[in-house]
Amino acid sequence: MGFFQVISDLMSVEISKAYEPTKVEEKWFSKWISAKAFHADPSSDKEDYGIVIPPPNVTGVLTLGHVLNNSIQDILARRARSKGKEVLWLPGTDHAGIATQSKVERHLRETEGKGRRDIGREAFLERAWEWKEKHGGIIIKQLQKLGCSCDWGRERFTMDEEYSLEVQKCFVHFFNSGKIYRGKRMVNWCPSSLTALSDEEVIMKPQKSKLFYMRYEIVGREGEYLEIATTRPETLMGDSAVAVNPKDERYAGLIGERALRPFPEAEIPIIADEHIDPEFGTGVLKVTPAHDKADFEIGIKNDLEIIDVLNADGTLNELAGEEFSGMDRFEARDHVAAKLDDMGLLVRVEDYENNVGFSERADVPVEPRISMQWFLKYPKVEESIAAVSDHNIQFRPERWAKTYSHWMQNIQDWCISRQLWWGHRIPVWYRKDRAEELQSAESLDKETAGDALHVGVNPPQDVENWIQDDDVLDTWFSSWLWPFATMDDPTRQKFYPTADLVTGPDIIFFWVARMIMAGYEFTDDKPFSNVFFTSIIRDKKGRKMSKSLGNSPDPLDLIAKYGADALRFSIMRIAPSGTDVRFIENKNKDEADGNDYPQVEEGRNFANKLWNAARFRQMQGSNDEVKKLPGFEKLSIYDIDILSKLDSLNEELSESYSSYKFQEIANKLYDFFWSEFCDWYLESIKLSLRDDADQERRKIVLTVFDTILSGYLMQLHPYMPHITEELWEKLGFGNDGELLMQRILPKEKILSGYDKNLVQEASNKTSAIHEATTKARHIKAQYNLAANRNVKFLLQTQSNWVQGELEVLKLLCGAGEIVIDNSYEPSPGTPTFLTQIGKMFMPLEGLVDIEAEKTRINKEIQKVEKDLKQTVGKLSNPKFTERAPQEVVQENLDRKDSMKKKLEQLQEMLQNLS
RNA sequence: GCGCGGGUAGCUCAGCGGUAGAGCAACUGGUUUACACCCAGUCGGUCGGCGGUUCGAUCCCGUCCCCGCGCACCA
Repeated sequence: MGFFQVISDLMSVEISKAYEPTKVEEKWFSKWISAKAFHADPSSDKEDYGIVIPPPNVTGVLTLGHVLNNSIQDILARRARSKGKEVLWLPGTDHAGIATQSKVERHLRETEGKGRRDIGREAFLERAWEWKEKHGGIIIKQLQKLGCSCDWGRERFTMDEEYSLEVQKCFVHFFNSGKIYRGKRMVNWCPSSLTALSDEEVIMKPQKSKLFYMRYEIVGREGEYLEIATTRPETLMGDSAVAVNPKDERYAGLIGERALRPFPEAEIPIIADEHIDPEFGTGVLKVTPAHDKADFEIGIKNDLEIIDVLNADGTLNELAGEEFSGMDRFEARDHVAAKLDDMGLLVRVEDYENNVGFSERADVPVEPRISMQWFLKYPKVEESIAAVSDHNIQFRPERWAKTYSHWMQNIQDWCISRQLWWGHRIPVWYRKDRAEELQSAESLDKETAGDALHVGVNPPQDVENWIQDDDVLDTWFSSWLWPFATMDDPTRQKFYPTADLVTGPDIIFFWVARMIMAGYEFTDDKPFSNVFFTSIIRDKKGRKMSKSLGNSPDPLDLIAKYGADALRFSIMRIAPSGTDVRFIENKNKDEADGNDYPQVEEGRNFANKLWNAARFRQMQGSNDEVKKLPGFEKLSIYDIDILSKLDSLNEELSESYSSYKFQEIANKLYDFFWSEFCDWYLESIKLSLRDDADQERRKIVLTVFDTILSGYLMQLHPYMPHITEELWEKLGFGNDGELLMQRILPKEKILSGYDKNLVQEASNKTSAIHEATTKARHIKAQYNLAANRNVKFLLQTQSNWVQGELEVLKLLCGAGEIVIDNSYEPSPGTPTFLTQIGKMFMPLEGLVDIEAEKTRINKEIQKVEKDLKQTVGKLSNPKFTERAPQEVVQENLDRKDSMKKKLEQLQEMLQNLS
């Protein structure tokens, strides 16, 4: 679109009365795409700015958390562009092993009534890929609706061919360096997903449980029993010992004896172990090495039998005895207790609250289970700890650094294998003739493997003689490579390490810490310089938003109702840095209109305000002749004031951006535009814009208006990209169809060439006019004349400049007339008030309510007296005058003087009334 | 148990040593040639409790009470 086209549009296409976001937002997204405005050029000379998206689950849908997170990233990216940087915002998704696999499995069961094993691995993976193709694009489209300026051509997926290769390389690398090993260990087992989990995927939840007190007879001492307290009687069939503390005198004589496990009946040793707390329960522990981590260790130490009584799915097996075989673990709990009771071995049952580990994804209690798994010894731990504590990588808010360092210092080997099919298959092959032996080996690593094991990104040449490991890798074992495995060489050279990472604190261990370690291991560099942790969005009642609670509104509905810009802006305005936010949803009686979101209404209202200010500007017509601001003397005090406020805004925003204070930025943008620009400036220039106004002055005002509006649109753009772009075009601010998002912020201040003192003076005068306006409006309202625009004011003033501002003042306070009359003598009861420009009167011939005026003045006197007393009190304290800083003392002295003067005048006014 | 964050107007949040702020809600007026998704005005707070430091504390320190989160964990 050419320049003339823009101008003619400006003249011909009227801006609608209310802002309608939907079309505008769609239009601009496609314009940006076709202008390649999001494209990152690795060969650019500009300074680089890189950011990788935290990849959402490929089959997921957008949540408010994503809205917050990605709005922040978009703001950072757009801001960086406006600072003249070459920006790469790299998008993509991850394959979300467990989540996706269970979705596909559920679908398979619902549509075909089959499990994954019924159709086999290959067929299942085909279905999974189909599912991914079908649902994988949804969240990407949703991010685009938000206006995210990712370089969409670079979209990556953790199971892309190239990316998968990187994951395999990573595995091979660690295997070869001895950091990866396979071993039989006690792991967290999810009986629902039928896979091992890492420690991080287990969530401890307090549970209302029962503590069962039961007794085991001591062998050879008929009638003598050991009383044992347990929360899990259903595992007693796996008991292989009973343990007491060696220092516990109550049981000292029993160590070395045997106890009788009731069923399946067996004699098991009574052993001593330091680990037993004599204070807990009866001080006697049943030792079940196969089903408890601590018991497992006691078992190893004491060479106890390991009896696994559970199946993978959490049912009991034949070792538990025929009657329990196949029974669910929780059902079995009651049955075992009942059986003990029948045998007279159940002493009592108490209510008891304990913490139970739940599977993060499946939300079922996790089983400690001994199984064969692959583990990784974390690399570069020390270096990664140092990077954060040295601020080489800066966490914001900083306090998360402590959480990070605590976790890093207590880090355990990472269980990286998952018994799933959807994911990166472990690149390990066992030679057929020795497969069984190797797969059941207690431990397996680079040293012990020999040539019967093939570990490599490519299968062995004679693959028919080999068997590949069945397991896949933890999804996080692929996403920890995200910041660099997504980039080709030129891209990596230009944009790596990336500048910022924006994510939630809930994945600080899962992802952030691991990316740092992977960065140092594979690139010898940090993956990013700053990590910004966002708020967590909660509902009205403070609960985390989740699908199962159904308390998370669909952002797409919000976008449809209020617009993407409004949603972005609103969420940035309410999200504090460093703590959680409550998102309010009010039920709307009018079903058709959906629910109300008062916080998002604010954003919509703000967009509408902006829209209408631009509409007002458009109604004034184009202003081609005057493009540059004139000299000081041609500008009004209001012009100077608003220009100087925009300069300050720009400066303050830079500061806020540098400390990542996104909420503060939103508030400053809001206040400047609504309060300063619309409420004051725009109202003060309406006189100059009238048709009968001085034409030169009119043009200057329009120039100022355009300077402010265009400068402001540039600043607002990262928060509200669509509407700003639309208005930029509609008002013809871009040269030759230039996009706002490609505009670079000017380095120079608007008023840099003007005399600072004169600017300050103009601002002071402006604020004096504003103050007088506020007081005049106030007094009108008190006399129920708020809407009356014919009120007359009289003014006594010593300031000559005020004369020139009377017309504007008249307009601002809605007066019919304001006259300067220094010899005016008000009749008793005339409402009078003191302002920075002088004493003002509102004569109301015949309408004066003397009592009301007395009350009003008395009220003010009381207020001033109170303040004065406080100030005088302060000043009469020698400690204050001696120790407080000089300027604070001076401030109070000035305050005292002006209040005294004011008090005198008020008292005089009061006297005049009687 | 250890650690972190929060408790400011009815609600959502700012402020974090120098006389308490915004938006929404409520109330009173108002269609004045951008906007009722609006304008003008009003009401509303011993800044969680108690101590301390300071000339001065919502802000710093101690302590306690609530709310949220992380880590650890005794069956």
